[in-house]
Formats: sequence, structure tokens, C-alpha cells
Amino acid sequence: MSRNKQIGAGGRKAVDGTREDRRIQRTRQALHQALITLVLEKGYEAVSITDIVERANVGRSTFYAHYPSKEDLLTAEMTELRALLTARQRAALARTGTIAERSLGFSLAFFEHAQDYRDIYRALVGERGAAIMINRIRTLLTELVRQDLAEIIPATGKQQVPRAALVQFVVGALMSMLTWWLDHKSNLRPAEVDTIFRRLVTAAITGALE
Amino acid sequence: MSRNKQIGAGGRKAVDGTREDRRIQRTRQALHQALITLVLEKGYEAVSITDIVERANVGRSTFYAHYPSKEDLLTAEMTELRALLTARQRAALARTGTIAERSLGFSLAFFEHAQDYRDIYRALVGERGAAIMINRIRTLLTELVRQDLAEIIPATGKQQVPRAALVQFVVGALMSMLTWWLDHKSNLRPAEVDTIFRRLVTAAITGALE
Amino acid sequence: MSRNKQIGAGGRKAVDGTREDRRIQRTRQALHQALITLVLEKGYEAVSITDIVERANVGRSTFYAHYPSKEDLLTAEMTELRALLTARQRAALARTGTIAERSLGFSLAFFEHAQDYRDIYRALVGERGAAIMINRIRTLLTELVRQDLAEIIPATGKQQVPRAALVQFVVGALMSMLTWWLDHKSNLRPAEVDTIFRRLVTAAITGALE
Amino acid sequence: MSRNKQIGAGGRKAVDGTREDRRIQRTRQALHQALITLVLEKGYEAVSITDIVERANVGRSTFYAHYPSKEDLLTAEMTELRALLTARQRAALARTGTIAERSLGFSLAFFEHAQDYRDIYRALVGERGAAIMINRIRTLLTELVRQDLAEIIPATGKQQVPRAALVQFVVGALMSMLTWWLDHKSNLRPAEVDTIFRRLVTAAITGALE
DNA sequence: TCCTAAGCGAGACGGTACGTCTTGTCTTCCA
DNA sequence: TGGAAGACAAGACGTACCGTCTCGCTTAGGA
Repeated sequence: MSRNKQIGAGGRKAVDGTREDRRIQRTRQALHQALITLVLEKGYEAVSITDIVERANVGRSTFYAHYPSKEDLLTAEMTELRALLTARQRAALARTGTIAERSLGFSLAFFEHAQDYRDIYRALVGERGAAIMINRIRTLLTELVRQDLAEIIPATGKQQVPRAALVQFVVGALMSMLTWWLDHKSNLRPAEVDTIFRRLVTAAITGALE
Repeated sequence: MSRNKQIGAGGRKAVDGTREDRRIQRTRQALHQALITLVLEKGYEAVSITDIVERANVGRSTFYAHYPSKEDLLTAEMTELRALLTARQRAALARTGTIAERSLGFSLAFFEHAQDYRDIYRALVGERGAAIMINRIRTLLTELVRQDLAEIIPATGKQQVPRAALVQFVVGALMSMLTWWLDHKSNLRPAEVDTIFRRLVTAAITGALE
Repeated sequence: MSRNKQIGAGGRKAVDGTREDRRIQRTRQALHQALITLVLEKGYEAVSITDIVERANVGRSTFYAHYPSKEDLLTAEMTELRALLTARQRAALARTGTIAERSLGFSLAFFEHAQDYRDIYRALVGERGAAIMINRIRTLLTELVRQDLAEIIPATGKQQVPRAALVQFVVGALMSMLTWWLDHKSNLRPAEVDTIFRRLVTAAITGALE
Repeated sequence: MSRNKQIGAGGRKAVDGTREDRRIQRTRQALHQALITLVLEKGYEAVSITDIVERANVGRSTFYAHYPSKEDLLTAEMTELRALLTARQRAALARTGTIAERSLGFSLAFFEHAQDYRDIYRALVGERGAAIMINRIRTLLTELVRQDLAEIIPATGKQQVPRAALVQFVVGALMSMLTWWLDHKSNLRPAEVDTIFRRLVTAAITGALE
């Protein structure tokens, strides 16, 4: 009896992967645009689905035909960020050089991305951001950091600082730098924030491994 | 427009500060108890005010007579924690010894407190915790860390790492260790977690000041 | 977990049966008024609950706190009619006289009631009426007719015309006369319609019993 | 405003009568089949157009291309019944014999038709039937009865019982017998039901004309 | 000891948003 | 080019909470 059809799933010509119905893309675009505008206006939590569909000039059920919830509409955009960061990480790890040079190669790209979408980042990730978005980004970063450390630091049995703790610590540092930068220091360039981040974290990691 | 009378504010005998109406305390106690039980049962976000008043056997309006919102009921308890941590901090700063010995003297007390109320902490502060509570604790820690660093590290004009960034970094480290510990490593003792935390942070701070 | 509280059920002072909360009565009155006005404006089926609560200046959930559905709001009024007809029936049966004089003693009262609320009857019961209302009235009449025939015509084993068929026939005649009268012959007086009804039905019943 | 093109109306090749697009008939057949199956499963009111097109494996707009509404899909089938009853009526009126023998000559055919499609009749016409279908059948019967009475009973100015009232009465009797039979007495044969019907109605009509 | 006002339970209420469902229209593809 | 497929705007549904409110009961001080 499950009437939960997801639009476009078995779509016209979806076979070859290209040429999704033009209308579908237009509707999704309108929804994303509406969400972002509204988030900037009144903050993520305060935006209701009713708000979104009214702003996007879209029927209520159309929203649910495309996304199961407000969260999914939002995080659908994160795929792009994930791909970007993963690529940077791979490139850095493939390089030759010191550990510091090869590790956490995605951090600069991360701060640059935040710079490019500064307003929306501030609304979603900053001090008073959307919990769901912060968690999503945290999860993404956690994966990246875990892989990175696994490559860089060979597992040597018992460690002073457990691997998982170190991962959390680095992720926390990334998020801390981000929110600090978004909330207070808009004039710093991404590269400068990244430098600060790396200085703090490199020292900590080195210290942890002694 | 201000019809919002807060019970007990101009209460009977409130003059001398003692002897607040016994009933008032009983009602508040019932509300707190209900909230905590419910949070443990289904998580903070899922608990509605309707739930709370039903569980506490209290009239709906009685709730609003005491607290303006669910958040306020919750954070009312944080006063105790704040006092505890501040005291520890003061004691540590008053000591003689190395910087590492004197600084962040409240961190162990913080982890111990989390240990004592482990279940409720996990529900409110852990990976899937209540955003509002995490922010409240963050704010409290931020104050403490800021004071600490101001005492320990004399302001020397331009720094490699801005003071505010360092504060955020340390707070982030505290929270990261906490959620990591709550979510994964229940068997570690508070002192052990604290040791890890200090090892990581001390190295970073030292590195930042070079 | 059933949160389906029906307002007024355990109401204040409801113990003694009187003195139901004044507000409750006002709200219900507003809902009834709104429903009737709207039915006259656009027909029963076309009236949505949204329409009703907007017209009545009442919150949506308030509606559901009082009535489970549009149907129940409507048929709540039928209690009055039922009482009226039952009383008339009893009085007629208690009389002495011919079978024709004693039987179906409620029919005139039924047509008079329709006269008194002619507009709403036409909207609900006439040719294009509300199926639910027609069924409700049918059910009420069926009960009355069944009792009547049981009193008047003693059960004598096998009949030419089964008792139940006769009941349905009489009820059908009542409804037919009603809709015919409502839709076409507004100028006839209730007593005249009743005379026609009785002439037709008495002959049929007598014929059926030979 | 009239963009509502009705498929097949000015159909391809309709000129020569043959080679009507085969698909159209197949589509309509599928829709009818789906409707009937669904009505038997969950009752007429509960069947949505969405249900029908899904069951018929047909696009939504295809439905509207063929029928303007659920009602029209349903009543399209009634043409057959109308023709049948009209033929019977004509045959009976053409006979010689008593009034009772010549009048209402379609009634037996009506009950027989109900017998042949008992399940679908019960679902559509019985106690809890589809209001629209009951009305459609009522209308059909009203026409037939009106013509019949006009033939049988010559207009003699003022009558005790108005002609129109008598028509409604007879139609009501037919429907009452039908629903009674469908809902309770499945074992009676059509001829027996017809006998009961005629016994009741003949007596009434005779009585009305005295 | 009575009186009085605060605390309180109970819960009715107007609102708002939810996620689901159905309708009739409109656009697009394909044979 | 006609017929089918299905995306869409519109809006009602019944439910869940919210924060405000009114109503009497109770209860413990001060008169």
C-alpha cells in the first residue's frame, strides 16, 4: 500500500542517467532557492515547510514528492562539498613531502567553501546554526579525518591517545575554527584561518604521538 | 501587555530570601524530575511540554507560571555546575606550579560531573544531544577558558594565533573529548579522559605561542 | 497512548448533569450555526471543516475536540427530533380508536418539523441532499415504524408480505413524500401531505394483510 | 475555456464505422474493470481516481481524457439497463388485460437485473450504497413510472393524490424493496420480490384513486 | 477563628504546522 | 498528431503542540 513514490526515480529517459525531466529540475531549484532565502531571513529552525512551498510557489505535496523532509532538502546540497573535499584529500595524500604537508589536505578547501557561501554558512553552521547541518558536516569531516589519520599515522598497538579520540579532537578543531571565523573574524582570508588551524592541530598531534 | 506573572517572584516572605513557599519547590521539583525522566526515555527534542505536565501531574498553566519554556526548565539546573567549575578554576589558579598545572583547573571536575550524571549527559550532550544544551555548556566553558587564558598567557600584542581562536579551540577540544567519551568509551575514568585532553591541548597551546 | 479527549466528558460540575461549562456551549453553538449557514450556501458535501472553523471563528483542533467529524456535528441535532417523534408515537398508540388512528402517530409531527426547518431540510434531505443525513433519518424512521407495526399488527407466523419488507416500504413512502414535498410542493400544509401519505400507506398495509 | 477534449468523440476512422482505434476500447474496458473491482473491495465512496488509474495501469490524464469524473465512468454502464427496462415497459403496455397486468411492466426485469449483478448492486445501491448511483437509478425509474401512470391512469383534473406524489411513492416503493432485498433477503427469487412489490403498490394506487 | 489571596489542577481555546491524500490541469514524450 | 504518462498547484484532511485564558478548589498566612 506504499504510495511513497519519489518523483523522477523511474523518470522519463532516466535510463541513460541524463535528460531528467526539465520541470523536475526547475521545481527542485525553486525549493532550494526558497529554503536558502528563508534561512537567511529568519534562521533554519524558524523556517516551516509551509513557508518554503509558499515562497517557491509550489504545491505542498510537490515538496514531499521530492524530499521527505526539510533536512533532506538542505543536505541534498552537501554531495557537492563531499566530492570536493574528498578529491583534495586524495591529491594531498598522493603528494610527497612531510607528514604536515600531506595530511588533512582538504582543510583549506573546506574553509574556502565556507568563504564562498559565507552567508548561508553563518546561518547554518555558526554559533546559532542548525543542529542537523552541524551534525551532517561533522559526520563528513569525521570520515575524512579518520581516513587521513589512518594513512598518516600507522597503527602501533596501544597509543597514548586513542585514535578515535584524536579524530574527534581534529574534527572539533575544524568546527571550532569555522564557527569562530564565521562569527567574529570575517576579514581573515581562508588561507590564514587554515594556517592557524594547522599550527594548533599539528602541534597537538605531534605531542600525542611522542 | 505584561500579564505574565512569574510565580514566587514577589512571593510571600521572599524578602528574607529564605522560606519560599514549600508548594512552589515541590512543583518545580516535579517538573524537573519529569523532564529528566522523559529525556532519558525519548530524547530531548521529542519531549513536549504536554508530556512534561502530564508526567508531573501538573496543570498546563502551572508550567508556564514557573518557566517560560522547555529550555528554561532545563538550563535552570546549570547554575550548580557553573558554581562548581568556577570554584575549581579559582583554586587551581591560586596554586603555584607550572603553567600546565595551574591552567584549566576545572577540566577534571567537568569530566567528573559528566561521569556522575552520565545518562542525562549522554542524552543531552552526546552526539545526538539537545542543541540548546550543548550551546549552553559551550557558553559556560567559553567564559571559563577565556578567563583562564587571560590569567595564564599575558597579552603580548600581535599573536600568531588570536586569543579568541585559541579559546574556541580549547572549548572545542573539551566538547570533543566529552562527546567522544560519552558515545564510545564509557569505561575510561574521568582522570584518564582529562589526561588525554590536557596532553592534546597543552601541546597545541605551547605550539601556538612559539 | 490514546490522546483522544472529548471535551466536556469529564467536565466541571458535569457530575450533576447540569451546569456544563458555558464556554463549551458557546463554541458548539457557533459550530452549528456555521455549519447550517454554510450548508444553505453551498450544499452539505461542498462544506469543508476548514470552512466551518473559519466561519465559526474557532480553532481547527477545537472542532475535533468537540466532534469527531462533520457528520457528528450535523447529526448531534437529531436527538431533539428523535425525542419529539417518539413522544408523539407513544401518545398515539395509547389512544383508543381504529388501527389507522393509532398507527404511525408521529408522521404529522415529522412533516411539521420539516416545515419548521424547511430550508435546512431541503438542503440536507431533498433530491440532492446529504447522503449521510438521509441515512440517519431513514434509520430513525425505521426504528419508529418497526415498533409501530409490531404494536399494531400482531405477528401471525408466515405473512404474505414479510414484516421487514413492510417496514422498509413504509419508511420509503415517508421519505418519498418528504422529498416530493420539499422539492416541488412547498405550498401544501404539513397536514395535507400527511393525509396523502396515510391514504397511500393505509391502503397498502390493509392490502398486504388480507 | 473549453480545452477538455473528449477522446473518441470525433474519432479516427469513425466515418466507416470499422477500425475505431482499438486502444480506446481497451483503455475504457480497463477503467471499468478497475472501478468495479475496487468498488467491491472497498465501497464506492472510498475509491479514488488515483486508485482506479493505478489499478487499470493507465496514466492519470488518460482517465480524464475519457470521462469527466468517477460518476460518469460509473453511469456510463446504465444505458444498457435503461434500454432493457424501456423495452419491457413498452411490451407490457401493448398487451391487453387488466390495469395491474399492463402497468409497471418493467419491475420484474428490474429485480432480475439486480439479481444478475447482485454483488455490484449491493455495493452501489444497498443500504450503504453510492448516493450518486441511487439517484441515477431513481431518476431512471421516475421517468418510467411517470410514463406508465400517464398511460394507465387518465388525467381527471383534481385528484386526491397528486400525480407527481404518486410517482414518487411508487419509485420509493421500488427502491425500498430493492434495498430491503439486497440487504436482507438474498434467498428470495426476483419474481417473489416483484409479487410483494406489486401487492403493496397496487393496493395503494387503487386506494388513492377512489 | 475566620478571611483572603496565592498556588494550583484542570482543561477549553485560537493558532499553526505537520505529513498525507485527492483532484483536475498541463506539459512532455512517443508511436 | 493523437493518446498516454505523470509532474504539478491547490487545498482539505486529522493530529500534535503551542502559549493564553478562565475557572473553582485548597491552603496557609495575617487580621
